[in-house]
Amino acid sequence: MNPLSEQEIIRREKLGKLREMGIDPYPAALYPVDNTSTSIKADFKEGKQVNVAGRLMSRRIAGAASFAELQDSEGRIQVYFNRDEICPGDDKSQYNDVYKKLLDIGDIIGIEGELFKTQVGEMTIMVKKFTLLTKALKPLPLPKVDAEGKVHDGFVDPEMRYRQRYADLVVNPQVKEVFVKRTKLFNAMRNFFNEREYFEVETPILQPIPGGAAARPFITHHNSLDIPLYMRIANELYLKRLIVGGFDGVYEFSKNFRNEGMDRTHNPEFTAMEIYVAYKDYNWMMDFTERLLEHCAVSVNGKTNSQFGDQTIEWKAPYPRITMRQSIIDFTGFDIDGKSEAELYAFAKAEGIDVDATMGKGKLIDEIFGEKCEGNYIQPTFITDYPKEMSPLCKAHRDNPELTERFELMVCGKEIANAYSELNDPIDQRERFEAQVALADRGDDEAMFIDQDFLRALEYGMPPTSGLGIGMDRLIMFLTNNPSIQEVLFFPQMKPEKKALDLTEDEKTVFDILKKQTEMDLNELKGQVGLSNKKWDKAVKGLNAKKITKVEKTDESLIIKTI
RNA sequence: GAUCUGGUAGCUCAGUUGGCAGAGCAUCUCCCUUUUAAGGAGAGGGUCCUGGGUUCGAGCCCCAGCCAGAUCACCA
Repeated sequence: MNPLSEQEIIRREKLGKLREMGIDPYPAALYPVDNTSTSIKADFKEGKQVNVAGRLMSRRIAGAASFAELQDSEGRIQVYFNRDEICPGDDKSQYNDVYKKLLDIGDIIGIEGELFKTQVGEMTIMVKKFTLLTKALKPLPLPKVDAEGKVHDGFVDPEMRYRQRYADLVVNPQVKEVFVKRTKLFNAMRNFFNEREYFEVETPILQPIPGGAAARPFITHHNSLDIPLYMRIANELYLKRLIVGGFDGVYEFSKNFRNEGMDRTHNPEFTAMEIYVAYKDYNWMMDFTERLLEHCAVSVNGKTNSQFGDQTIEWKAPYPRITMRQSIIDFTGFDIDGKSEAELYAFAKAEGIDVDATMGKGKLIDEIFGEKCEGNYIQPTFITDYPKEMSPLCKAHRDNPELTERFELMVCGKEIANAYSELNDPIDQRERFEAQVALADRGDDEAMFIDQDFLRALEYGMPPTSGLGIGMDRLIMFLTNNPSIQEVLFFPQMKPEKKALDLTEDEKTVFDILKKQTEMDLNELKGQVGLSNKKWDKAVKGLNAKKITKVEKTDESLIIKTI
């Protein structure tokens, strides 16, 4: 454990003093909150009695009176502490000692008081009684906002903010707002689906075969079964089993896990939403998706457009629909229709796209599209009709057997949704899986496994179905103008925090010799240790700093002692 | 994984050719009864990310490492 800072020590001393006065700094009883900062401001009446609770966030003490700000879950309200109001009798300790000396910014208190407006017109609670509910032992990294709304001392270091999201949420109200919007988005989607009587379900996260997407899985192990299990990379195959089972529409918000790189748009665990609706196709799903997203944009931001960097995204339906073939023609002039693998490879190479021999036709087209086209779609745009080879779970296109009935929705150059007319021909599905195995044999480490149980389900018959997947994290990034996924996850994955250092080798050497005697002449010890001047100096200073040893000066020499 | 930038007080940050470790806020003490950006006066507070090296002397220069961010690469 790290040594305590001065301020942390002071707060612990205050804790002791409070207990000596008979005040429990962590009382058990409920506090009868009957108002919030917003309810007070919305329904302000002079003289109204209120009970509120929250965190003390600022104080301006002027002798026997003081203004402070209380922050609750909804915002801040000013409170006024007056000595004579709090302590009507002779004993002024509740104000002089408890409030002024023993409370700190960050402490959580309950306040019973009466509403009034100050001479400058600020809505304020006149405190009649206050109760310490929780003493805070660590000072908050508290930014200050000046009259012009400029923030000073902002708590802005991303590493600290992500590692200590609790502190981030307390001191940065705009961070809380992002997560409020995130939940609004989930609720908006649920409402949209539930109104149409689609059914929310849960499917396994631990899976014997990771299916439904091309991605590297996390692998774990079940001890009593003694089998490997994979963590979910997508929920597609399980949801389709439920369509086989007779549900007309099922959806799931699913945590997915992919053992791949981390950066500002990828976290190892992320949230997807997948929905499958029976008797529909991908054309229907495009209509559905654009209505859904318009509904979500309005629910989250109150309007159909949203700002992302210097782009204004318009979510109002409908969105343009462009085939992948046309998109590649638009941006490269090259028509992929009817081209062989060798021709596609040659074109990609000529365009300077990084391709290799493990790539099949579908992957080559995907690379060309990803490199040359994808980034150009800023406004929501459906890209349709993907090559068959890269869409092994998708039904072949009704007009062209080389293609599939698939679309992706692009926004700001990124994919946020992916949908199919789902493949329900079990024999075709088996062949597609086998083609994936062939790709894996060529070295594609993302190619899919053959899921025999899923094939068995399809053999019982799945009605024609359209499915849609949406990357929820990415969508909320676009709706809240955050270019980093870490800003929209409460607890993004971080490297482990470095542990506080133990003694260094040199410090150990010094301490081992000293501890046998507990007290030595400094120069004598130095002679026995035999370190260079610099190492010796550093080791002794290190030991002193860690409060393991102490150097004392006597008349004729320096004595080092263990503590 | 590569390149660049950064890591100094509780917080935000300065730090000169390499010469005693700095500011504002916060903290502590005293004064101040309707303030509001941060009232006035005083005080304390440091593993300068870690470990080596160069030097009489390193926050600063050199080497190695850790952590983060940005840009790539990989990847939906």
